[in-house]
Amino acid sequence: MPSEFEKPYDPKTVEPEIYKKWEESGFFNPDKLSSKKSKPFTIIMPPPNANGALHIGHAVFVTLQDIMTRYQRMRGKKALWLPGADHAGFETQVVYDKKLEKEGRSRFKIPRDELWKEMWDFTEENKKVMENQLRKLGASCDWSREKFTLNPDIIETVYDTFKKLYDDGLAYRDNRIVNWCTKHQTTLSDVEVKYIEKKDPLYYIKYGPVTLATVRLETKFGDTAVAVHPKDKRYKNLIGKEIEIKTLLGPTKIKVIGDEIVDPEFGTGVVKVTPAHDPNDFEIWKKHKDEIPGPRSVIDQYGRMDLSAFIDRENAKKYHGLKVMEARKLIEEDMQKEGLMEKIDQEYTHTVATCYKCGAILEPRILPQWFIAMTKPIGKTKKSLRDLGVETVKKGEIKFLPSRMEKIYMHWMKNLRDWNISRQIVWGIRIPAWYRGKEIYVGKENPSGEGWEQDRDVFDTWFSSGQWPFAALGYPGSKDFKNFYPTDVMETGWDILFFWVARMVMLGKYRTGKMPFRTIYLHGLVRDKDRQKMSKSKGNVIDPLGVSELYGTDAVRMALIIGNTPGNDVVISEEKIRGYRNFANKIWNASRFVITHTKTPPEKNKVKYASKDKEMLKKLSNTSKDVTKHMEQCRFYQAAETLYHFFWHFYADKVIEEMKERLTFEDGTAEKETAKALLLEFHFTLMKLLHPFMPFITERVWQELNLNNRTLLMIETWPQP
RNA sequence: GCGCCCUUAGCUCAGUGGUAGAGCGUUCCCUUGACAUGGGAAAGGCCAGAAGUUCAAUCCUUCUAGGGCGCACCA
Repeated sequence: MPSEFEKPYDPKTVEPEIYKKWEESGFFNPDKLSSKKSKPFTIIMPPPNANGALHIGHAVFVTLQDIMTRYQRMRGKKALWLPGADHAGFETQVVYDKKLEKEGRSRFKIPRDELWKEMWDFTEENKKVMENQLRKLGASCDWSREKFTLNPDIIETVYDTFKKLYDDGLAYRDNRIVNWCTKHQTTLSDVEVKYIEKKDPLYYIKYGPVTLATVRLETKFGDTAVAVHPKDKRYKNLIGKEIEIKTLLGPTKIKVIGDEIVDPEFGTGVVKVTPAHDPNDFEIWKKHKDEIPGPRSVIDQYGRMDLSAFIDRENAKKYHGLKVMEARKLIEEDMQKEGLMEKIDQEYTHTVATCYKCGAILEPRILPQWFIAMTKPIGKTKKSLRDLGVETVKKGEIKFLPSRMEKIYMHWMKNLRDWNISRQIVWGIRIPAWYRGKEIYVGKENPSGEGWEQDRDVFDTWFSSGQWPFAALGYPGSKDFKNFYPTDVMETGWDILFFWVARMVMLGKYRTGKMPFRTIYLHGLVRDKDRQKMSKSKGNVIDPLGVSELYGTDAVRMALIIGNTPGNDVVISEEKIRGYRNFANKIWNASRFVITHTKTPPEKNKVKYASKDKEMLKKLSNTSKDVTKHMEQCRFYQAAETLYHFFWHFYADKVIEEMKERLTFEDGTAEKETAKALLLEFHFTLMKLLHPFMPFITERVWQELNLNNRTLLMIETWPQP
């Protein structure tokens, strides 16, 4: 026994050596694996955002996906786990904005090209860090196929998809009311909006002959109409008429319209219509375009009052330039002075749209943006993107784990609205659209001719990552696409079911005609032992690399997988990791025992299993069967727990103890040789079964067990149950 | 409003149509030659409540209570 095979187990020295051995063997690459006949098994790694180090949540997906990949590889499949990194558009922009802020700089003052270059270097650096972290976590992914979402070939695929959507009439540019974050100076899609409950004063204000209720007092300058329910007896006679109202900017006239959207029960049953600053009002205006004036914007991109259009009117200068909330307060006071305020309900609670990143209240604005039509039929097929997404799942082409996520997916699909894919940031794939007057050109190459100007916006990062499975495999022309698509499993967090998974299904189906993956495995969020979400601000984060260094990667992986059922959050604590560090040590010590006693291999002709031995072996094969069944059904947590229990409380506690006496017999006796054979049988099998979960220690032990025929455990055959 | 989920040992969670398991924690014993990052033993649960289906329910159905979450609307 080599000197380093001592107690206790020291992962720090073992792990880097083992990983190097694996990587140099080339077997992470499925092309190097076995015969041509074997089936492929593909997982495309959800590309981590290249804007920081990996956190414990990443370690969860690494563990799960590596378990699947290693298992399938041992089952003889051509296992491909394709790694990647995401430029993560807006997310990275936010991270980088913060960095700039600390340095006393602002992205709005840096030329586009310069900022791009800086951010490119920033992500490149992060990528390198991440790659090494993935290695430390034991990820058996094929580095030769690694992709970045800003690789030229990926961008080309994304451009092609956009062009196709445009040609099919699904991608369109329109002036519509969108979610605007005044801090980040960009629009956000509907899924990026976080709704919060908020208590705000509800103002009952006098508009000539009627009184109406509103929270957004400051938008009154942008009113273009007043709406009531068409059947509301109280106001029926006013519909279609202009009413004269007193405002803080002097008297004016405004039209009353009837629309069913108005709830007669709410407030006074009268609504002011401000199409420039309210999504509903925008819809009302679209319906009543012929009757009422167009949207009148009174708030600018920074969330300040912009009354330039009324600047000659009395008082206009007073409010012009004020922040929304300041303006609201002042208008409240002034209206009270003028006797225009009937009452104020201070107990009114409603939900407001906020930016999911910074929490700032979003300011709806009308802007020219690119949208993807989600419900519009595509050409002759008469099917919309939504139809594709719904159908694929309904037909069972994609299996959800846990299955209840399918319902959530369907429910979301039902409420789909068109997707705003324009972002007013620098970091991302720039939209390949050019304008010249009213002409629009969409294409991969710059248009010919003079006077074209490219759209300044970039794509929503989820638009490109929504194409990741086929893009990363080199669609359409590559061999990899032919061999490995559709992929087998997509494994990611349930929190991005809508952001990412739904989009991948729709875009994958749309572009390639096939679903992007057969199974979608959704893991939960990592929480600490008090069930709190881990976050830097709470100071309860566990750094996966830190604990790996301390307790060993195998222990961390076990702690992350046990108790980790699909769709449910995972609770992890250092105590739990320590528990599995003890288990690793147990494996190590049991291995030391077996190895010392089997230095001379058992003499096969002397081996005679007694009925009790056979019983034990039967238990082993039953366990093997159970574990395999769990693996096949993606119940990795069960497989891991079964193995843990079996190794410790049956194999170590019972079998090894039982064999100790027999090992005191002379060499060459049936007792001793049988004991050796039995121990080896157990050990070989258990190392294999444990390998997907605890790859490092099992591989290291394997190297000692397999003295004559030195192969890698990583590519050994999974035990036949 | 529409929809999803949870309620099992002190804690965190598994699980099964035939009256329950793990880890951690707790108590007691043991430094025996793989292992004290250990071994052995033990305590601890009418599986939220009620009704129904069934020969049989913690597991299926319905309702109730408490908790979590998603979506939509909100003037």
